[in-house]
Amino acid sequence: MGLNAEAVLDAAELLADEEGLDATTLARLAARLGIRSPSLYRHVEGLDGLRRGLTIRGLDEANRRLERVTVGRSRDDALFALAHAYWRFARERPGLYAASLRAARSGENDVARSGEALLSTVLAVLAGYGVSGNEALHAARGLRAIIHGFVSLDAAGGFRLKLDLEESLNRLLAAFSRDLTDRAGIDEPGP
Amino acid sequence: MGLNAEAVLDAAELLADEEGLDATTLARLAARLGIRSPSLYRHVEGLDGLRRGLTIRGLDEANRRLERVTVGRSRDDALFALAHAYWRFARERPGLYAASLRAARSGENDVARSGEALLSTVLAVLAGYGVSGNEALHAARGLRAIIHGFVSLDAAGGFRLKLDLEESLNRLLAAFSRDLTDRAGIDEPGP
DNA sequence: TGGTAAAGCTAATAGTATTAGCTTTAAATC
DNA sequence: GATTTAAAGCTAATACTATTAGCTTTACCA
Repeated sequence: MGLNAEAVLDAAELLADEEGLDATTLARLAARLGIRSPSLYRHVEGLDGLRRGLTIRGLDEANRRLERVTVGRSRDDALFALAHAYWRFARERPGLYAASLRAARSGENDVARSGEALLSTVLAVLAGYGVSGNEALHAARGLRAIIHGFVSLDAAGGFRLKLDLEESLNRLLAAFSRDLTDRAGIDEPGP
Repeated sequence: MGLNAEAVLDAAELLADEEGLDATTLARLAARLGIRSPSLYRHVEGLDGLRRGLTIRGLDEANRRLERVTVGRSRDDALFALAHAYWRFARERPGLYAASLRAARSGENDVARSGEALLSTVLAVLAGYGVSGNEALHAARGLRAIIHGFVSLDAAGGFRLKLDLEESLNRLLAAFSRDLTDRAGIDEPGP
């Protein structure tokens, strides 16, 4: 007795980080909690419900970290801090990170809401560069692609050379930032 | 009778594209081929072997497409063609594309070899910009992150706004190209 | 103290991969 | 043409997985 949805998801986060998201099955989770797997259905809507819960928790944890490191910073300070915080999230919480990548299926409004919160944090950083409107939306897509691409390739073991990874990311961010700065300058010519 | 590994993988490619990589199970594949699932073990080393085969085929198909569109082009012509060809690959062959993303586990030398072939195609395009050495390796990581990030976010349904997707990608590539051009100019000052 | 609802349980069904070992098929050799 | 042999299929069995139905226990509240 004494288990609830929160505790089940807490255990699932741990299991995913320790043994991988694929190994996070209802059977293993139940065994770890000391109950039989059908009992999990009292707390969670089956395997799909468990995954949905982990996705939301992953998105929220990412957003929490990004907000924490960007508050009080702007422009490149905020941009670099945001990218590195996201990278750290993926490395420190591999299972939860993997869960956050699962695409929301139509009808999962709670997942979509957490995703939108994350986007708004990115947009807040970009606003500091003075881009707005469609300009800002294209930039948000670009920044998401850069960060997600770099971090997910790293998480998948895609970077095999010994070459300094941090420098690779910083160069990419610098190129993005420079483009953004130039673009803002063109859009709003000085007085 | 009359089945072999090639035909099994051909059918698996189709199944993955049509019903998704997750739905590509030995049981469903066998049913589609008109045999019982244990018989598949005569042609393929279980589910892991099937997945390994699909990963290699995905990487090779991607590389074939990238080589085809970049031959005879250089710099931005080659860069944009490469990125868009990869994007097209992901959209036209979603299952095979998803299979190509599976990370090679240590000991899978054939998978690693196909991955390296793909990298060398990217490096060939970057060579046209006049970058070399570590500079080129950082750039290759950046370009991979950009393209993989953009395409995989698109494949996962990550871009929900109506804003023109092609323009988002082109802007990102232009920023990358501009940085690369500037960088080459700094490294090798003119006569 | 008794009722009630939550939280657990067992049993059963259905789907998955995998192994062992048998049978058939087809081709090659005598 | 008959016989041997290897490949390619099969069935049966085991061990996972999720899921549902329905029963039992537990804990709390009136």
